[in-house]
Amino acid sequence: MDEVSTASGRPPRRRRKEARPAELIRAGLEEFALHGFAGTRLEDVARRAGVVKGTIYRYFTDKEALFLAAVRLEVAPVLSQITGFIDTYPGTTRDLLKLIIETVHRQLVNSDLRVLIRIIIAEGERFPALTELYYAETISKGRALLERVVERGIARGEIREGAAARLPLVLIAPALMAAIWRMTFDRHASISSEDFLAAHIDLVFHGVLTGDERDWSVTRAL
Amino acid sequence: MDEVSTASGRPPRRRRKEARPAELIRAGLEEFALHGFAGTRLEDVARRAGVVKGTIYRYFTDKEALFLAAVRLEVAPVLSQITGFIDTYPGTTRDLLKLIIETVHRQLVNSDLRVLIRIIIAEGERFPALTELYYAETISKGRALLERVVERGIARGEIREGAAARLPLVLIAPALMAAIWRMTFDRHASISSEDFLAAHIDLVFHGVLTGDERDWSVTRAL
Amino acid sequence: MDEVSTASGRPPRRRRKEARPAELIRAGLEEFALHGFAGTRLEDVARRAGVVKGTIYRYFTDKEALFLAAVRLEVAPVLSQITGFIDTYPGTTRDLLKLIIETVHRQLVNSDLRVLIRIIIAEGERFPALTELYYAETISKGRALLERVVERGIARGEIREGAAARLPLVLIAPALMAAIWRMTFDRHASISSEDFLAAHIDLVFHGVLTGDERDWSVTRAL
Amino acid sequence: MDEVSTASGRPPRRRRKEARPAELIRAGLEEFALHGFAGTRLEDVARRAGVVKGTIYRYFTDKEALFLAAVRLEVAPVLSQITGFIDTYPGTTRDLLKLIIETVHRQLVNSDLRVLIRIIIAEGERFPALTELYYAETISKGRALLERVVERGIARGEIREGAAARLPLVLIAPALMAAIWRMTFDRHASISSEDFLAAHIDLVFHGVLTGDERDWSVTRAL
DNA sequence: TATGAATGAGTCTTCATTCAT
DNA sequence: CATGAATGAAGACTCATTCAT
Repeated sequence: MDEVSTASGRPPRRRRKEARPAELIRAGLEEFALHGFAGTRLEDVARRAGVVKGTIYRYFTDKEALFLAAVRLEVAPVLSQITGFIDTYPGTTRDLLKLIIETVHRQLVNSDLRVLIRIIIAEGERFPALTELYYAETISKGRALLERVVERGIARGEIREGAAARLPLVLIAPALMAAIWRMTFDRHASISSEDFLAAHIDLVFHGVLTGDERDWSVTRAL
Repeated sequence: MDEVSTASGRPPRRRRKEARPAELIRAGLEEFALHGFAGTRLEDVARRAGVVKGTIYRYFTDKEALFLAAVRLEVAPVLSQITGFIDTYPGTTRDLLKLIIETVHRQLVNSDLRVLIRIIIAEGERFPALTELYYAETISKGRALLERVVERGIARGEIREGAAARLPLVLIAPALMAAIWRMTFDRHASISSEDFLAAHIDLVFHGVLTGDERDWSVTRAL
Repeated sequence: MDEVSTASGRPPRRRRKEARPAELIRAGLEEFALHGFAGTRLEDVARRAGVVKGTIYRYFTDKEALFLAAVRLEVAPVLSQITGFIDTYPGTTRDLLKLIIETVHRQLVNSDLRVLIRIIIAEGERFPALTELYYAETISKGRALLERVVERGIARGEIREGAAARLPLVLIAPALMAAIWRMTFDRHASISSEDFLAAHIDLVFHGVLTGDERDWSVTRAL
Repeated sequence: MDEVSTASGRPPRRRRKEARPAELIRAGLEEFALHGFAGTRLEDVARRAGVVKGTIYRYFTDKEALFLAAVRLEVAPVLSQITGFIDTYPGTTRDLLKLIIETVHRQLVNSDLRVLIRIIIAEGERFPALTELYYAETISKGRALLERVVERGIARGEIREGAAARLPLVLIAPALMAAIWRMTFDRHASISSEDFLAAHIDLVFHGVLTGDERDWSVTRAL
């Protein structure tokens, strides 16, 4: 289990003041995502981090403190990437949108961050402060970002005004579905990341109706 | 809280033995949705059902049995409605799709069933049998249903072939987002059901690009 | 251990809603007196009361609640006795004083109440509310009572004015000493209750000086 | 807090190795007196002494060793003073007694030693060796000392024979009461040291009865 | 020698489950 | 059948003690 071990068979104590909290947080995040707050045993978190239960209490006052620290740490890495190229993007809004959607799939859906979604959904009721934090730090910024993209698209005549444009959030709904699918039904019916991404982009770009079926007058009224 | 009450203020010992399990199941579903499996106390479930903790064990062997019973009971009412009109629908696929989306919003997003989604997401890892059950009973049928609609639309020239059509699941992704939003961020930033529904339909019908920006050759390659 | 037992060797569960709290309180008082608040294990309290640890929590929210309940229960039985005959006592103040001292020795020093003294002394710092309660309920009343006796004695010319009469508390100091001695050094150097009582009365009545040595002028100045 | 301090705000690593154990002992005594043996945290003792928890183990094998060392250290300074003048005292036994009582109040009741009393009372049951030590080192010597004084008084016709003279311990009972009062009820009802001392001396010298009420025949029979 | 991170045994507390009434 | 007191197995948390630095 350890690369270093003593003759007594028990791994030697390690002193890693700086590294510990981060290791514990990561271990905690994984356990919390798997079992929820109430269902997670600190013993398991400790084992996963390679320490003993009591050690956790050197760094966190209690289970909740660890939980909050874990969830908070993972805030906003996705957004920071996207925010970077949003304003200076030289190409079409179409391409920008595609880039954003791809980034979201790569950074959120297909990464460990996915578990954050589960935690927020599962524990939001018990930790309102958590959802608030998340809304303020991540979601609201993400919404603003999407709104800027849509505005830009409309201004440039690349994006159509309408109900969807008025709630740009829905533009990433398929990514949310992909993340959830991966955590739930994927083992029973696997869907590849590529298929999800392609369907996502296709839907967002064109919808599914053929040109003939489009009834703009009705739709616009929605 | 009860339609019947005595002068003593305490509800009378109820004699509707048949109703008991259903009451417990409903109470259980609500608590499980709120606090998750591990976080739910049977004491609370019992109180919510107006009985005493021990009574639960008359009807369910243990906590897990209640949990599974609760989750199972709520399966598939949405689908049964939809399945009804799917094959005989006389109108356009466009209108059928609209009808389906509206039904999903009404029956799933804006009803108590929404909590099921939370349970599946939160507890899926711990109860693989649950997700399996759900996949078999509901999701796979829903997928099949959507596929039939899409096939019909393609056959009638009303739905465009493409990546989205190949993964019809994404057509209801905005509804999933709406349900989750309602359970998490709605208290911080409320979004009306109507807006979500309108954006959903709009997106699914047309996507957000203007006609000029559509580059079919590229999209089709996805 | 139990007069009733099952074939399985484990004592049957007993349902004693009314008796339980009192049994737990008594058991708690004994353990707390022996080991202090921090040093007492609820496991031991439970065993002493013939139940299991968890049962305590049906009646008390936590260890502290049990502790406070235990200490509070034992308030003031001594005083109620004494207060009874104080005002109507027909004899001399000398005899009344003797009666009071004897009662205190019998009811406080030579009874289980002695342990209360230990608890108050040992835990007073940690539970200021406790000493306050005790002062209000018992000590202040005891002081008032002694003061009334002394006043009566002075009025009747039976008790001498002076520093001791101005602080009647000291009249029972030897009883306090006896109680403490019993709990500490008695095992190393036993002193009989009778000897303590006799010395107490003798001291309070006459002091130890002979008539010749009394220097009233000096003493009165104190 | 420290007479020496550095610019960094943290006290300099002290080099007075000899003083360390004494500082720890004093810190320990204070904490033990406040919270009892079980209730005392070595962390607090260490902080009070300005060191770190682990440092304690350089000087004491474990918590109990520190406790015993702390309690032992404070033994007998009172007695040594008194023993000094006891045999050579030139004045009356009355004055000698007064001197002794005043010394006890000054050295025991009104000094830090008072806390020792609390420790003995609180922890005596758990540390029989402690009470034994105390009895042997202090109490028995104190008793012997008081007995010598009384004998001297009787021999010189200054002290009256009787029950109190046969248990000279009671002559300092009021001092014990004063010490305990200071630690418990003083915050609720303060009594000055002077009042306690005066009442003590007055009681020991004369008792509280007037000459008329003295019934020597009865008292002597006690 | 002093530090303070890490350990692990011990205790409080919770709660699913059982069972006498 | 229903009740709710009692049980006992966890699990959170504390803290005396150890040990690498």
